[in-house]
Amino acid sequence: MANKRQPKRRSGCPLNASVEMLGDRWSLLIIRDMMLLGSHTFKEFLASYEGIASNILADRLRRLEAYGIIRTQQDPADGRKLIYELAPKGIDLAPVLTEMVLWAGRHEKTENQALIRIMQKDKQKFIAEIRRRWAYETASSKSK
Amino acid sequence: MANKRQPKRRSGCPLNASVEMLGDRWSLLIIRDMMLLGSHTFKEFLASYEGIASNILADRLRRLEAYGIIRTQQDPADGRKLIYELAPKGIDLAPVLTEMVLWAGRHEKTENQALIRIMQKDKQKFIAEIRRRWAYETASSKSK
DNA sequence: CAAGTAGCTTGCAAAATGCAAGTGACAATG
DNA sequence: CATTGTCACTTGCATTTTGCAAGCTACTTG
Repeated sequence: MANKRQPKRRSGCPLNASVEMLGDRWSLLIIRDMMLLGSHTFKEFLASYEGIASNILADRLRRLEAYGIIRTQQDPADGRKLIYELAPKGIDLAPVLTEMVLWAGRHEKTENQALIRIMQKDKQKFIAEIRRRWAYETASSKSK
Repeated sequence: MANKRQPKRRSGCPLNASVEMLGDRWSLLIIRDMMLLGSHTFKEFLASYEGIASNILADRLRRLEAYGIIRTQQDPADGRKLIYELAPKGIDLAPVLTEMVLWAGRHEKTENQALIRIMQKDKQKFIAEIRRRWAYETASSKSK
């Protein structure tokens, strides 16, 4: 239970703040899995196609929680399981994710053209959709 | 020597493509310096507040060029200088940068509130502004 | 021509990453 | 109700990336 994170920031620039929280090869993929695939357990993140190592995953989840981007709760039905969910700060990353997907879609050959087309068609609607879904999920997960 | 980049991608996911190109602690800051501060020489990037090391900077510039995000040309007025500029693919990162700045602005204490306010006021206008400036600079790039 | 200057490279230590193999608390099974 | 399995991690260790300081080379400036 340690957050000894954020020793000091390199600069006060808002972009730098984002980069320090999210600028690595895994954090945004974990958030993608939560936001778009609905993953919410360690095992599900571990099973993601890119193949994150379990020690790195544990570290990233700790960091994301320390930053207030995700939060954790015990699964009331299974004492071994933890449920990870996006905090409002994490849900609010939807526009960032969307623009990154759209940028790659414009300039790289990628899969999941269906997702890209949905985002292109109506970006605002797509983001609103994510917020709506998460408002529901978070509300119905009660406990704590 | 040259670019032996892109050995293979971890997955075909468009977000993963973006993360592999931009997901580190420096690339987006270099792009920020080009896009918002108008930096275009090695020395200017090196002087940026966050303090990138020269070997890392050289590596990132090489990568960004290999990805087609930036391009390089000789300064016709000074044979030692190289001029780095955003390629269209790099200019097209403006929405990503904008959303990342706005996200940090919403959730973190940061400086440059003026920039954040401009972006909040009219995101599209801000992005169009960047495109317009770069269309001009790229067209008229013949030293100073 | 000597003294900068610009854009790197090199060497090396430190930190981050990746992989395989645990571990301990629970849960399901026979 | 003991055994086997699952879940969320840790640990140990090799590899890779990062960061720092110090070059180095092709230019330019005085």
